[in-house]
Amino acid sequence: MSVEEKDSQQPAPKKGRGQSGSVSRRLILDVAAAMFSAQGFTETSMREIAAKAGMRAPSVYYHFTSKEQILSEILSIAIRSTNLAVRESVERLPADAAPRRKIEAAVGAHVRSLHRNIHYTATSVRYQGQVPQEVALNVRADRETYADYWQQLLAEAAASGDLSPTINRQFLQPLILGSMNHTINWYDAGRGNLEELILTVLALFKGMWPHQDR
Amino acid sequence: MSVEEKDSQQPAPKKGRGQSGSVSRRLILDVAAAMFSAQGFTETSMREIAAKAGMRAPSVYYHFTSKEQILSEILSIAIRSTNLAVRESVERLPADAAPRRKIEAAVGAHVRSLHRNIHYTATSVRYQGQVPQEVALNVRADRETYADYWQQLLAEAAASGDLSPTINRQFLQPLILGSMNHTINWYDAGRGNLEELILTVLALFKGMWPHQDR
Amino acid sequence: MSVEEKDSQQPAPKKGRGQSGSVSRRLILDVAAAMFSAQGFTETSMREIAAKAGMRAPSVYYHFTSKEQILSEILSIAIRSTNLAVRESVERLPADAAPRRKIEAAVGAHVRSLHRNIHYTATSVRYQGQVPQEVALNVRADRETYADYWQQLLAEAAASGDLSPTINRQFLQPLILGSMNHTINWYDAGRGNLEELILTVLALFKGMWPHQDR
Amino acid sequence: MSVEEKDSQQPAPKKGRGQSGSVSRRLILDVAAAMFSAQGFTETSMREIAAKAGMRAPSVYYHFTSKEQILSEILSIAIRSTNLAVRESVERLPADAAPRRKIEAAVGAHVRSLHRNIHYTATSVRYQGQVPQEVALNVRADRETYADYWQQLLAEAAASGDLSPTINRQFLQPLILGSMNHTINWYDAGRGNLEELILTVLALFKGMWPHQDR
DNA sequence: AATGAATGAGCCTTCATTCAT
DNA sequence: CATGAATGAAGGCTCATTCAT
Repeated sequence: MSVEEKDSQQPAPKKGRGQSGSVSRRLILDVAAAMFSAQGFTETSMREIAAKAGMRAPSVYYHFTSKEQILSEILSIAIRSTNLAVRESVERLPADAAPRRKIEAAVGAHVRSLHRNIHYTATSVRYQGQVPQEVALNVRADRETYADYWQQLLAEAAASGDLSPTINRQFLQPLILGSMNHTINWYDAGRGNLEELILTVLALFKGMWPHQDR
Repeated sequence: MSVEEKDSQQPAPKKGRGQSGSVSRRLILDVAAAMFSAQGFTETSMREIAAKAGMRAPSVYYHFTSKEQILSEILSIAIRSTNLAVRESVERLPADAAPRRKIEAAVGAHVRSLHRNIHYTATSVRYQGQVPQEVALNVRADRETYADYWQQLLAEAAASGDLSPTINRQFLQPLILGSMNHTINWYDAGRGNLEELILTVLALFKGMWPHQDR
Repeated sequence: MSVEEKDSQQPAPKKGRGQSGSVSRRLILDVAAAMFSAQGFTETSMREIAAKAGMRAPSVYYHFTSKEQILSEILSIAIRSTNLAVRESVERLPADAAPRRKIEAAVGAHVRSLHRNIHYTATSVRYQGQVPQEVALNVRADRETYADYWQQLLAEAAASGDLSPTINRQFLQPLILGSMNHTINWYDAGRGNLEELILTVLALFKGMWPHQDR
Repeated sequence: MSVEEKDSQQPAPKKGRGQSGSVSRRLILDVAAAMFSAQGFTETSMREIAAKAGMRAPSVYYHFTSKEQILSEILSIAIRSTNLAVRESVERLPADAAPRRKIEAAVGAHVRSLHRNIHYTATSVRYQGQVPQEVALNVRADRETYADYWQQLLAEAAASGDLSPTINRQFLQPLILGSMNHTINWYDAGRGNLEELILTVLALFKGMWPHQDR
């Protein structure tokens, strides 16, 4: 339920606290992410979050200035952790790996990250562009950074000839990411095999590559 | 913004004040669908809906018994109209058309229906499985009918050998539909060409078909 | 459910109508009395009354100018019919009957009237002095007329020596009437014998009469 | 206006703002009892209750979960306090007191309790069996306990021969209690003498006792 | 770090009533 | 006589948030 993200961009509440805020802080985020993804943001009350975190509503305000800040942080964590996982997975390939292989690695890492931090990422996917103004501003930069990385991968593939020229590149990235993101709505980790899901996605997407292999 | 759906369960009124009648009813649905898809269900108040429909909140209750009933009806209309459009498009093919052609026709019709009734369908997609209990019950039947139709198309394709055997059929339908549905989150009708979007989807999905054509 | 009261003090709605207003009018009163006594005045809506009377709410306004007028008329009918029944029963005695016998006759008639027109009288008892200002004014006169009649019976009994002098006459009338009126809260016509109830009341009240008989 | 009842199911708060604590709770009950008995339950709004208690409506919900819970608690307090007062008064008699004396003591205690906590008991009497389902369930047990106690007193009197055999015992208890309860509708503490009211009640009810004394 | 108590804002809904037809 | 449609008023209740302790 928790996430590997370590640093928090909020200034530490009061007294110097080494790394990232109290345990309560992370607990609140975890609890809130679980509830936001299950019931929605507005449908989850601060009292409910507090109760599940073992405290009363006013206590939450010691750690966060508002409900929206909680959402904002969840979204950031979701996007950043996926961003990080995808980059690491691509960089783990040999330096001269084919662009196609890089994209396939990215697909795998993206799906895996999605379902590893399901509460965070589900919240993130659900609230794409529907969040309150203020939250949107905080998160937009992270989203764009991630989108840019994919655009870069696709550009490399196009340049190398790996990418089929019959495909409209303007539509490609949202289609691919959207397709994967949507799996949070139906893929049940308890009843399926995640690696097989990834293989299916890759098989379905074979249309991207003009030079059929195998 | 409106939809081709005809029947309503209210007995058709005669001739109200001015020229109203069931016109108010449809107007409320249109307005509500637009707001639900843009801001969300809970974030939209009955007062707002009423205001945009040119009346006061209590008047809405003359036509609908609750806010949830409005949502329920929007979801039904969305699903039924897409269902209808897809079936018609498939049935318009020659009786002996290849299963693959049927699926391609279905993809086109689904995407077109999605973006033709964007407010209704966006509401529907956004609230997949997150709607209040009571609403879910009303809509479940329609959703299942539609899902069954796709399963049937895929089964035919598998039987005829059109469908690649390397693809996990359990994951196929949600992946395809999810990918298309997700386009409502990013495809902007004002700035793109819908038919080209469809072609891109079909191209991306070529992995489905083992016998590469062209 | 209906009542023997014939004349209504409301001016006949529009066109001359012989005696008392339409059948609908009486039907509405009957239905309203039943609901007021069962659920209370505020808890009964005009829509409910209309529905049980086989019409829609606005139609009720053809017969009555407001919900309060309906209540007002029910209360009047209840009090007047009991008043009438009690007087008739006393006057049916021989002219020289003992005051005690008159009071006993009045007790019997009061209880009988109470339970014959139970919906009307129950409404009346329940809303003793709790009705909206305007309604109270309309009904006060009727109530006082009836109370005066009992005071007169008691005065006669006191004058004749029938009434025990050890009883505070100031408290007697409300105690007697209250005791009888309260029976509408518990006496179930379907499961008891009304005449026996009356006998029990008379037996309980024997304390009134100092000269024990039988 | 207040009542001797002590326990509340809320955990006793520590020390609120100023000197509140459970004080607000009791204040709300007192205020609500006064308004319910004067205007009725439905006719009293939470906003009114709050205003008379010196707060705003939402604050009331900190102490009670619903308007009905307030009613429920008022009814419980009314019935329990009367129950307690009556029992104590009977138990204060010599152990070998005649059943008749016990009943007379009970009558006195009941009437005194009724008019001592007039707002609570008036609410209770007014809403005999007309309260919302959920409230009825909470209070039924208390009511039955009290009714049973009276039945027991009457049974003792019957067994000892104190009670007149010509009186239908099935009707006796509701007649007696109803008569006393009804006094809340007309007896004005400011203008009468409560002990004299009790004596009048006892005198009126002499019919119960076949062996006339004094 | 936490919380008891309170509150402004606002929401969904119901209701008595109106009015043109 | 009756009603379809609409509305001002108000009601019960929830919520995010505050603040003194």
